[in-house]
Amino acid sequence: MADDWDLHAVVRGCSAVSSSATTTATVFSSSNVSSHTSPVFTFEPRSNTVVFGEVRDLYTPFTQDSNASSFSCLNYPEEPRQRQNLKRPLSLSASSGSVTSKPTGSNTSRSKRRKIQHKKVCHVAAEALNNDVWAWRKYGQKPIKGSPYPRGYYRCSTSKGCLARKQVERNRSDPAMFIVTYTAEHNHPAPTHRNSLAGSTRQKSSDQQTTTAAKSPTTTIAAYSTSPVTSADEFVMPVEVGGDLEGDEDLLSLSDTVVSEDFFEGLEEFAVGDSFSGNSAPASFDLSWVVNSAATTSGGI
DNA sequence: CGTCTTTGACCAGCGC
DNA sequence: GCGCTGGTCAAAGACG
Repeated sequence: MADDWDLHAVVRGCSAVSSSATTTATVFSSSNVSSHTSPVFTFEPRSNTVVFGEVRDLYTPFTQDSNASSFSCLNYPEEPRQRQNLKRPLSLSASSGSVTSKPTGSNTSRSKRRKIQHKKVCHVAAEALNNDVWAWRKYGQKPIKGSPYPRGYYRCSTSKGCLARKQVERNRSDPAMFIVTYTAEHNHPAPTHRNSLAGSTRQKSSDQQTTTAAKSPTTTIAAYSTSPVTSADEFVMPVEVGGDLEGDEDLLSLSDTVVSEDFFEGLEEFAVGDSFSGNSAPASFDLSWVVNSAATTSGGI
């Protein structure tokens, strides 16, 4: 593998972001962000199945911390390849919803890939990745054609039955940013703690990265992941729009996406309402874990 | 001991 | 129908 930049290290903390709805809301609607392209955060009604509740759930990860300001998301139904879609109208006939169904034998989800669920693409600053309150387990990494960086595949390790997954890929145009794609939702409340730290803290950051693995110049990521997440809000979310991006990144094109104010309102509502307004806020929405897990996830890294 | 990362192989979707 | 690509599985090793 050429590019071995330890995605897991990054992802482990990922998500995150959050805390203040004000912050997030600001970010989303912020002009300095949108100025690059327009809405950084979009909600497409056409994804008919995306209920706000889901959105909330999906966003929970990123809305946990004030560093949220360093990410942006695009919500849309799973679209493996836009270009392909142009030609071939996603015949999701067999897909919609049947996420749990098992296609064949052990291929629990293989056959379903590229078809099911909605994806949520977020641009997250490296440091923001540390704030992920969810426990993710890396189950694969693949080099992506056209991208110098590999894509890491993670699934929620909190609950075995959780279908939540996320892919983390470094932004080609801006290595400081990561493209995090969330698929499916967590079917459980956020973890209050980790079952075990075993292996979770093995990421001895740069040490291990540069010594053992040390395969790529991008090991700096390790540094990001180990940093105590603090200056994320200093990051500006350079949302790529088309450009040299291809494949999934094309999805970042906001040409036909629409930002719903209602969505923002809703987001803010749930964010605030659920005590996302502060690190210390207790949360009706299981916010307590935020603090705890924050310590385990990002702190453990 | 339990969990996590790494990594090669397998398999299905998709374009040509 | 074929080949490419992406997504997932699973075994092995590592860590606390």
